[in-house]
Amino acid sequence: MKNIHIQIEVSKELYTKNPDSSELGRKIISSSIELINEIGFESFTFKKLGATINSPESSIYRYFTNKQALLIYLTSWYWTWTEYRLVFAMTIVASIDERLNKCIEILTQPVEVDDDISYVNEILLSEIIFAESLKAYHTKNVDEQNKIGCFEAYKSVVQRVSDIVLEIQPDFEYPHMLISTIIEGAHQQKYFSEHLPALTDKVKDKKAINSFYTELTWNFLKSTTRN
Amino acid sequence: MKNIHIQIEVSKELYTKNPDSSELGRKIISSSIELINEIGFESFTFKKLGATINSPESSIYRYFTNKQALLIYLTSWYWTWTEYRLVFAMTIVASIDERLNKCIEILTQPVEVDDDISYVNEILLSEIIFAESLKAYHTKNVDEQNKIGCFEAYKSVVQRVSDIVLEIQPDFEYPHMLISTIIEGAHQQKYFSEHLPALTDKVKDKKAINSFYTELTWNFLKSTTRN
DNA sequence: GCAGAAATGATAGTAATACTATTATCTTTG
DNA sequence: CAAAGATAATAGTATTACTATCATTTCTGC
Repeated sequence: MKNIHIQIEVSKELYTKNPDSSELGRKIISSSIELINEIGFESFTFKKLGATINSPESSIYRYFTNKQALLIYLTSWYWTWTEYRLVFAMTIVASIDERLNKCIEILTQPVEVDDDISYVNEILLSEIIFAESLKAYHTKNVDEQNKIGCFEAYKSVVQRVSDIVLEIQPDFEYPHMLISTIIEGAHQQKYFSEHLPALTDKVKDKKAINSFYTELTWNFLKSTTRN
Repeated sequence: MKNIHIQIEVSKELYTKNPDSSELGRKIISSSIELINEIGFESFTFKKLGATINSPESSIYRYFTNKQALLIYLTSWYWTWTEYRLVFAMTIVASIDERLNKCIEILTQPVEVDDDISYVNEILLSEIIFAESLKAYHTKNVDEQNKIGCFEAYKSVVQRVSDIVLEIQPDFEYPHMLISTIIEGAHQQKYFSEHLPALTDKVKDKKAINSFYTELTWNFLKSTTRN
């Protein structure tokens, strides 16, 4: 995957004007990723973003109807890109068990190297996803947004990994529940370790959360196989 | 537990004036529970709440500094009350295994009967907890709020159930991770089943989420015991 | 039953947010 | 080089999230 520039296509429903189509649009994306990381999504406003990129907020509104739409765009970009990462990882891993392990690793650990040469900083973006992505769909407008396809990239990733689970164990009843529990759980455990450590456990190394969910998964799958 | 009126004491840090100490305070709590359920926490404002109880919003501000403080109060009330439920349940269940099962049941299923005669509707409150409680601690002020003890009730519940896990298996490394994964996971799976069903699995009955997390837990604990 | 205190009501006002609208200027591109 | 399209500059509105003031009601001890 190194040095290969992948063009991530984000569904047209997620923006008013495609930010990938102009200099200003790309600046909006790259600067918003930095700014959200710095001050958090709640404090983030289009006015502040405009100030950092020296453009009026009205120009930003031409790309996104509001800041939540921008967050949905970012999460969608992330999940589309993560699906590429998954697909690529599957091509170089032979055994089905190792494939699932690799998937869990990708889903539970923040990105640490920015391979891609583009205006999207994938390390910071993955931080945003871990810390704030639940704010993209925990809103009063979920149902409408879901209807127009705002969350298809995320669903697609869950489906893909669920399929691998089913390949390992075709009669498993809760593949999607398991995978979404792992993804959301890993995000939350990281948040807890940083802000509410009493809700998680002291972790020796960075891989602890990954280990936890990997073990959890295999114990679950192995046991139901035996029955 | 039937017909026993339990006085839930909420920590003084969570309010400006104790809502339990006056008629208006109790009206604020009971009406906010109904209103948040109706319109969701995001659309909920003190102005709207004032309109429904025929009091000016400034009077509500005498009890809570803002709507987020009120949500923290509600979640704290819920977890304090849930700890009573857990303690009570433990007294009538003999075996340690059955105790853990009962805990998981209490943590993963919304409340269905309102036993208590009080101004708090526990059924609606549990709906709020499942749907919105993560908004209580997923904010820019978590750290300060955590410092003054806003989340002690939740932590206490996680600790209590973690202790049961450790009683079953003293060398288990991730009891808190497991319990908070179960609690938050159950909340999210319910949300997904209502709004983003592609992220979960078709569930036959109301107990499906409970069954999933119960199985998950026992498979995890049984297997590490064997090692 | 009444003075004083405390709580509540009524009303007004402010700063920030989340937009929308308009017009001017710059920048492409045919 | 002219027309189209994009962006900048500026202004304005509605709502939210508060704070402040003062009048009125209610409570409480004597």
